[in-house]
Parts: sequence; C-alpha cells; structure tokens
Amino acid sequence: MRKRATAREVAEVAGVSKWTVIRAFTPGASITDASRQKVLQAAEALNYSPNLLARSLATNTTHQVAVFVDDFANPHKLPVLEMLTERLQAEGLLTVLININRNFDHVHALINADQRQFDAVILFGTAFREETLGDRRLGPGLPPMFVLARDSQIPGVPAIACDTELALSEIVEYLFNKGYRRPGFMMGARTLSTALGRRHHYANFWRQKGVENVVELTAERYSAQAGAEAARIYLSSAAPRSRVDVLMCENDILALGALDVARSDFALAVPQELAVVGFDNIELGGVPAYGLTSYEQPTDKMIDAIVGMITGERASETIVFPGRFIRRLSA
Amino acid sequence: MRKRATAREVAEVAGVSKWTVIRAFTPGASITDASRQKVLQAAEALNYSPNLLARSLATNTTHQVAVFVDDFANPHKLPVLEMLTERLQAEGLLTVLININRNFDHVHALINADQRQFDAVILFGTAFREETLGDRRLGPGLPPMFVLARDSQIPGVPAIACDTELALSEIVEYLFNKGYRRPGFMMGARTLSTALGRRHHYANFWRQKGVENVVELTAERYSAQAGAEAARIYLSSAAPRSRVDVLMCENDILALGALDVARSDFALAVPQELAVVGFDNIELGGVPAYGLTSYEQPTDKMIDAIVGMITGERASETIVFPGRFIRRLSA
DNA sequence: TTGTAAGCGTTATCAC
DNA sequence: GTGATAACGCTTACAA
Repeated sequence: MRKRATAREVAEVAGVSKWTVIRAFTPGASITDASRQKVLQAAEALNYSPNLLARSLATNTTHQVAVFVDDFANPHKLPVLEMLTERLQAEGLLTVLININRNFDHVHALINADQRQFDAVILFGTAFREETLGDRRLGPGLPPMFVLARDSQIPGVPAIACDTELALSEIVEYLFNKGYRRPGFMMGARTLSTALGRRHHYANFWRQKGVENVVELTAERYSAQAGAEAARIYLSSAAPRSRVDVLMCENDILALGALDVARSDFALAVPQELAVVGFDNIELGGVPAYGLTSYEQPTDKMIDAIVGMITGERASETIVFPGRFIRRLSA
Repeated sequence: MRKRATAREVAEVAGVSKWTVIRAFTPGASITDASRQKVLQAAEALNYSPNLLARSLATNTTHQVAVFVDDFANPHKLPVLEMLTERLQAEGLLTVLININRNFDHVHALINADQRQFDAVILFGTAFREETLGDRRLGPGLPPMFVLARDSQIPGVPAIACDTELALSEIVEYLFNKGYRRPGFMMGARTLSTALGRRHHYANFWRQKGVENVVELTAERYSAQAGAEAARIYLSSAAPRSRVDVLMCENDILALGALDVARSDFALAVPQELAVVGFDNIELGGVPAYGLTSYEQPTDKMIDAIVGMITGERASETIVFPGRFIRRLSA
C-alpha cells in the first residue's frame, strides 16, 4: 500500500511549484491552460488527488455532517436516511451516522462532533433536552445544529418537521366524520416532544369535537412487539362497550403491532370493531395484510430545507411542512 | 461562535510548552502530575479539547470508517447499522454512511474515502465487481476494504457473512421433510453474488433430494411491492396443479410482499396451498399477521469479526458464521 | 500568471 | 520530564 502522492511530488514532475498544482485543482483559479495541462498530466501519472484532510485543516471546513440517531427500530428511518445522504452527497457533504445510546450520549457525541470540526449536526428524531447544552464540558463554538422530524426544544436550534397540528386536525376530522367517538392514543416510551405534540393535538381536536376523553396507552419501546404488548394489555382489561373504537398510534410500527394483536389475539374486525391509525406511512403499512391508514411526512421538502440551511442557501429557522393523509382500510 | 482553543493557548495559560499540553492529553506519556494538573486546569478554563482533524493529519489515521450501502429498502439494514455503529463507536471509530447510487458510484465513493483517509471501508451488502477496482482513477493505496453480509468477489477483500450453504441446507432439509416437492425461488433484480449464492445452494440441495426443477421468479427491486408484483405475475399464469408449493424468497421483504399477494389476491392458504420462506428475520416477519419462516443472520458475530479485523485485533480473512433457522407458520 | 512565506493544530523525534 | 525542531499536506495571503 503505497502512500498517496502529494502536491509537492506532482509539482516536481510537472516542473512547477506546488502552489501551481493547487491552482490546477482549484476551480476558477488563475492559471494558464498550459500549466494546468502539465499539472493534470503529472497528477494522473502519479495518481494524485488532493488530501481532503489537509484541506479541511487549512480551511476549517470538513464537508462532513453528523447525523444523530437514537432509535433504529422504526423502519421509516431508512428511507429518510437514504434521501438525506443522497442530497447531502449531491452537495459534496458526507454523512457521519452517530448512534446515540447509553454509552455514547448527546454530550459525548457533540464534543466529538466539535473536535472533528463537522460542518453541522442533525438531530434526527433524537430526544434532546435544552439542559444538555448547558453541560459545562460543551462550551461555545459547537457546529450549527438542526432538529429533523421533530420539534426543537432548544432556542436557536431550528427544527425542520412535519406540521403536526395540521396533520392531526386532518386525521381527527376524518375520524370524527367516519363516526368514531371513543378515541385512544398510543405513545412510545419516550415522553418527549414529538409524542407529546401529537398526543396534545390529537386530544385537542377531539375536544373541539366535543369528545373529552382520550384513552392513553404507552408502549415500552418503539417496536411492533411493544405496540402489540401495549394493545394486549389494554384490550384484555377494557370492557367491549366502553373500549376505544379508534386507536391512533404515534407511529406505524406501533400501529402494526397493535393491529395484529387486535385481529389475531382478540379476533376484532378492523376497522369495524377497532380502527387503527399510524404515522409515517412506512412501506409495509401499505401492503394488503395491513392497509394501514397513516400520515406521510413531507420528507423530500424537509430534507431540501435542512440541506439548504446547512449549505447556507437558505435561512436557518424553524419551519414545518404539510404532510399527506393516507387513507386506507384500517380506519 | 468563538473558535476552539488550541494547545498553544492552553500552554500559555498553564505556563508550559505546548508539547507538555499534548502530553497531558496523551495516555501514558511521561509527565509529572504537577504539570498535568496545571495543564488540565488551564484546559478546562479555556474549554480546550484536542483537534482531531489536526491529529488525523499528523497520525495518518482518522478513526472514521466508511460504510457503503446501496439498498435502503430492506428494513434489516437498520438493526445491523445500529449494532455496527455502536461497536465501532465503542472502539473510538465513527461511521460515515455513504449512499451508493447512480450519481455516486463505488469509484466515486472510493476515491473520496481515500482522499479523506478513512481507516477502512465496509461494503455492506453492495453490489461491487472486481473490475471496478481496476478503474485507473483508483490507483493503489486505498483504505482496507471489507465486505459485510455477502460474499466477496474480490481477491484480497475479505468477506464476513452468514454461512449461506449451511443456511440453505437447513432450510431445504426442513422443507423437504415437511413434504414440499415443488420449490420456487424469488430473487431481487441484482443478479449478483448473494442472490446467486442463495439460489445456487437452494437448487443444489433440492437436487440432492431428487428435485431437479426449481422455478425462478425475479422481482424488479428489493421491496415488498416488487415482491408482490413478481408473485402476482407468477400466480396469475401458473396452473394450480403444477404451481410451486413452497416459495423461498431472497429476503424477508420480498417474502412479505409475496405472502400478501398469495393470501389477498389469490386467496391461497399459507402454508397449506403455498408456503413462503424469507431470509433475514426482520421484526415484522415475526408478527402474527405474517408468522414468516425465515433465517436469522448471525449479525453480532459478523460485526464482532469485522470490527476486530478493522482494529487489527483479528486477522483479516474471509469468514462465515452459522445463522439460525426461524421456524414459524408460513412454511 | 506564478512563486514565496506563513499558518492550520497536531504528532514524532531528538536534545537537554 | 520538558522544550525545541521538523513534519503532516494543504490554503491564504502577498510579492514578483
């Protein structure tokens, strides 16, 4: 494994100074075509390409963006990551995927992101509290931060998300018109902003319809199994007459688990005896076995926006986009 | 956004040389406790922490590992990425997630990985041909490469994977004993090694059982929709008497699509009229609505191995681990 | 247009 | 144990 060629070596071969080599690789630098050709030829011969590490050190910009994720159970993360990496790469930015967990918390990750001089940090759905930023190990001068797909709890950190209020107004409007009157809501364990926001608006809109009572279920984690378990516990104890007639779940993965339990373990007809609604519109919700009614986040717009903010083509500010209600058989 | 403090600044405050500052941050360096204390105090006051970018330039090691992914449709990628990032982070390595697609191919990505001096490159299930490495833009001196979760087609690039042959022998053995005699196999569009390997062994073991004919279906992509479509085409045209009685799919996501179509569109009882087997054992395959018989890859062992090879604690060589057959209702 | 000098913030190596 | 010199490979002045 030979070492990489450097600009100096190319310069020697091309018979110019190393700065001329740099210029040949700098778009829009003043250099004669003759020199450029000589350099490019020598570079090709030596298989030279600029060392981006050295460039980063000199320019104070790494063209790397950290993406913090703390929940890998939701399949919806995958298409978003796909789109995000693609758009970032189109702007010359690479994605550093950082797993936030017990051994590697937000403070750790932020210190690291700072030490590595990442150009930006995206909090992709992670549960992050304002007081975390108060940690004295952090200090000032962190990379610009953005919250993706949830609302921000941190002043000065813009959030790019789906319009939750609009989404839930559409959903509740639809459910109410369908005749449902005994709503339930299932959240994941993380009692943080996204869950609370959705639950809050859900309850609010029902209240506006004159329905005061919204039954709350809580799943241990964000997984189909946990959703199933929470549904099982509830359905075992609830009297059929007073049982909820429609269960909205914080996301599709919980909804699929709940729907399965209702049908398989309790032999409930969906949506006649129990309607189920999810959120995210994951691919599997759309297959015939489920036909899950859900809500699609405007992922492409959100990603366009966040990438624009990172590149500076767009002002950094909290913004929400309207999503799309996906009506299927389950409600 | 103030700039980060540097070792030199800390040195001034602490009244020592900047090299002493470095030593205070270098485990096992020779330095007196007194100096170390002075330095750490000054560092804390200035909120100093070493600049990893500069360190990388000097040490020729970035502690970053690139992971190439070209198929984000399979939910199975997510738990693997979770485990991979976690174990890498435990070794002080960050994961750069690179989306291989039409606009950013393997050659692009490898050049970039080289320019950024990544410590290693993991080809996570990507379709990568030997001739790609022959591209003259690449040249020698690339970071060490590893293939994860499929077999390698490149000499010198170790593959860390599930023992496909063993897996398919177990699967076919089971299916044969269950009495199935008309096997089918559904692959994704990518006619490359993993698919071919599984198909190859599947056909082989059936042949050893005296069953010569394995019907082949091909899905356009790796998605439930594509799996559904491929199954629909086949089931529409196949005569019930000669139709396959068991359909093995290259992965769970195709299998779920196929299973849905069989049940919903063709009203086939699963497994009585058509048995379905997948591969990967994704969470949703296990829910009651599916009960998909599948095969679990030994992800933890594979990841331990690949991380060990990257850190150098383990010899870099192709290796396979036995997985686990997951028997459920669908076959 | 081209070459020179200084600097980015570390680490490696050698004196003291 | 500590300080100094050189080097990592590039960029950004500035001078020629």
